[in-house]
Amino acid sequence: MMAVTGDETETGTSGDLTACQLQNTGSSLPQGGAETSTQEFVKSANPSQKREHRLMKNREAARECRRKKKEYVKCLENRVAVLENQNKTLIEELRSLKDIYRHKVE
DNA sequence: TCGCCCCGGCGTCAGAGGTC
DNA sequence: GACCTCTGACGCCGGGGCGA
Repeated sequence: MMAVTGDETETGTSGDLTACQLQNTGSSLPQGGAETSTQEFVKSANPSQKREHRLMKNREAARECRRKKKEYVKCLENRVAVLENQNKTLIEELRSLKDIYRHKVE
């Protein structure tokens, strides 16, 4: 499902910090190119049909937009969890290194 | 049980930004 | 400039939790 696995703790600190980007998934129709049936419909439709069509497209776009946003937030939450784990591990490592250093100095 | 509040999802509108 | 997609903002609705 998501790219963030949640079990990267010590390595790969900079690896996928660019994850969780909101991006176009390519699910929308291409805007250029050959004439689509949609475009043909829009050309021949009356104003109220055009409005219905526009509302329907926007309805679907809003649904998709919300789905992507939820996915993005979930991805961010996963990253937070991963980074918190990394942070804990690093703090622990630092503590033990300090300990070792102190024993050597004494 | 009822009224209230909160939350999540939905549809719609408006506006920004891209493409032709 | 016309048309398109995407997304923030707004209001509405249904469901669940909670106190009276």
